Amino acid sequence: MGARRLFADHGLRCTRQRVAIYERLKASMSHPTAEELFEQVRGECDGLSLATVYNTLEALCEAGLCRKLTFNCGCARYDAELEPHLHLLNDDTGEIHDVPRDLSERLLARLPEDLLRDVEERLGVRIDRVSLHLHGRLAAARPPTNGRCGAAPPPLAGHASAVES
Amino acid sequence: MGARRLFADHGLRCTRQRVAIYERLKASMSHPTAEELFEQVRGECDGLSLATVYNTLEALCEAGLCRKLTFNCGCARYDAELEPHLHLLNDDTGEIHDVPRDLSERLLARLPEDLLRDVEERLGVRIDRVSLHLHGRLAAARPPTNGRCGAAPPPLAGHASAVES
DNA sequence: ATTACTGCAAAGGCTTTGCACGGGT
DNA sequence: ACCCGTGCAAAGCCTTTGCAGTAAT
Repeated sequence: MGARRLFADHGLRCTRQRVAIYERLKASMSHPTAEELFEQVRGECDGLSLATVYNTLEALCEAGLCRKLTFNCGCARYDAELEPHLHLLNDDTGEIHDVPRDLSERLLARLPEDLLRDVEERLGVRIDRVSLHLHGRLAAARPPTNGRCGAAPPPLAGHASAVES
Repeated sequence: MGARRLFADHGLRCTRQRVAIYERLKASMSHPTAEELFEQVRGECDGLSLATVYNTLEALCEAGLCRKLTFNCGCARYDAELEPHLHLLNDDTGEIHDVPRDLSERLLARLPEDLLRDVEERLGVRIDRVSLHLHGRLAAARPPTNGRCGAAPPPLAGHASAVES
């Protein structure tokens, strides 16, 4: 669907900046930060302001056209892929990779619902969402990029499924 | 164990401020923020600086005496409970509650390891940690406190296990 | 013609850091 | 006596906001 139409359908004005930002985000596989998007888009859309990138991303999120990913580090990353899927986080670099849809679905389908109910009962709470993140690194691991968004190296468990915070 | 001894064992100098901060954190069930700890501890330890709270918490984390919880919102929360356990996050208020140890363990034990292996294979990655968070609210829900650390109200799924970012 | 969006710059929240002093070892 | 930890203030990073101008509807 063309961005023009898509925006209209979501009550968003269609501006050069928004189109450029959205297209770039949509095309990206790397869950870019606002800063990264800004750097990439400012070339094809000059005079672009970082504030506009933030404002646009907020508008897109609100309209349901993208998601803000706030885990992993100080700076938020954005994702225009709306199908439910899990993320693999590289704690060293801050990178985020998608877990293929089918695997994501199977993983989520096998969360122990009965135990979640137990938690609800025991704590007197209502669980309305469960978030599951995988932390790891590509097998061919490079040293940390040491970018501002990198995190400290994790404790490195014996194998898989060490718990978390 | 006395804080004095504990600190010595971990190569930390034992100062009034550190003891006060650590004891307060240890006694707290609420996973306080640095700011909250500061407000609580400054009474019994005057002249205390917020920077010292941050520095101390970092030292404690590094020494393995507490954990920094960075999910949920802009501001970090800290936890001196080191036994593996899950957290229930209230997205409205930023509050964090512990999931009882036995339930946490059972939940984690039932994560589908075979699928995690599949992910490793398909993506060519090494998963060294999995993080699982429950998002919800106390059954007797109060309206959001609207504190700086609160987050936007979530989409509210039909029931449980809506996926996540 | 309206009014939402943009750009700029300034402010905001949380956290870290530089530096001189004081307290722990 | 050494030097790490403290306090203060300033800076840092990411993000939001105020305002006047511009462009989309």
